[in-house]
Amino acid sequence: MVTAEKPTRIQKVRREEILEAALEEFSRNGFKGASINKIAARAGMSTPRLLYHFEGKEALYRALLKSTLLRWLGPLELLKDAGDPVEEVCAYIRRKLEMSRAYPRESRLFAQEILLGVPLGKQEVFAPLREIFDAKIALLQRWMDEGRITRVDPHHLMYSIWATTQHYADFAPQIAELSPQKMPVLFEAAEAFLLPMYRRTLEVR
Amino acid sequence: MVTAEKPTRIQKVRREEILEAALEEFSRNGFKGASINKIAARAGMSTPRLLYHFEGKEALYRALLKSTLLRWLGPLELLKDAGDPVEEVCAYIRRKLEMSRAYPRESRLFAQEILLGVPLGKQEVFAPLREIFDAKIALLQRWMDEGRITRVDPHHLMYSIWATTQHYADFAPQIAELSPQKMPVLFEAAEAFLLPMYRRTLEVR
DNA sequence: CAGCATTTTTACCAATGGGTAAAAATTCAT
DNA sequence: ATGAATTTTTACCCATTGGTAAAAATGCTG
Repeated sequence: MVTAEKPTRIQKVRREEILEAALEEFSRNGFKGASINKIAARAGMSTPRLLYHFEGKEALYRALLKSTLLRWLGPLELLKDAGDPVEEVCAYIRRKLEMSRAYPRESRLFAQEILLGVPLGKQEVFAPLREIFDAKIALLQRWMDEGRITRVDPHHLMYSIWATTQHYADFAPQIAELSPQKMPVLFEAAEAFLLPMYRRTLEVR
Repeated sequence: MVTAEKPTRIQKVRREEILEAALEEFSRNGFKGASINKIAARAGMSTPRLLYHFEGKEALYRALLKSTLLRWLGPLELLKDAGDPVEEVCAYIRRKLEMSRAYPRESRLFAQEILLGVPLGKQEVFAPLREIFDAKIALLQRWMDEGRITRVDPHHLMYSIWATTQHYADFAPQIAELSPQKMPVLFEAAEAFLLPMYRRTLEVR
């Protein structure tokens, strides 16, 4: 098994190959539904070879959560106090929607994890999330206190933004089935619906 | 194996016991993550005994989807042309939110299914959904044409309502982790946030 | 209560799952 | 180029899973 020392050149390459295959399989089948055999096959290697680079299925899954978390949290980190608060939130929503469009696998991976009650990744996911989340909630609260956006429950505002944007990644099959619009137009229409809704909700009148 | 004839008294009882256990296991672990052994154990019977009443794991899952679908679609069916359209939509949102609170397992079951690309239940879920969905979209469209609610994309309005309400069931662990509010207050606050948002979005000004 | 149909139990099984041990091959540092 | 360290392959193993066959028990009907 691989040592805990700094990764060698080969280890870095292999881990990347494995993580890519793992993202595909885990996001498509969930933790229990995915098998390390299939992940290994998708990465073009044998199971023992995969297990040389990751201690086991759960360790691989945790590593995957960890490696995708930054990208997943990226849009929220960029939400800061610069310019019009309403437009700041709108820009955040645009970024989240773009995430759903460009990286649906990552979204589904975390959706799975949370849906099944966060059996693993409690610290991998929630600990880093909490920190940044609390800070942004405080920012929203301040904007409300300053009268720059309408006073609403900031937690539920955030949940609502998450729900409406991630929905387009997590429930894509349903939307594809029910929507007359197809892929490029669909996301434009989603944005054209969501931004006015949040503007009306947040603009002080 | 059980015949295709009308179910006997015993069959009705057993199928109920099994479906209840299946709802618990499937909603908690997903299709692949759940095992008929554990479902049988939870229902207080042996695996062969379960398999006498349902043809197999997939058949059981399909039967479960079918038996839960009515309850899941219930709130939407009640959306009709009576009284103020804005308040009709608000009432729908309240019902959906109440569903998330009272029947989170059903919500998670369908969320799972859709998240994993609707591998099964394509006809069990989507066919009945389409029919009622299209009718309600037409209703929303008519309200807009009549100038009784603001003109927005009715599809995305519906997705948004689904997303924001089901979120409280499907992502409950995350919300529980991040929210200062606990169970009775949490849903009241959710409603207090969502209803004004949709009122502002839909009220004609 | 006899006899037939239904239901349940018992005893299995093949496939797949995650994982290991150790030999073989390859890479790396001197 | 050689010895040590790393990486990969080969050959396994055990637990769980979905599922079956047939006997045993139970329920139902005249």
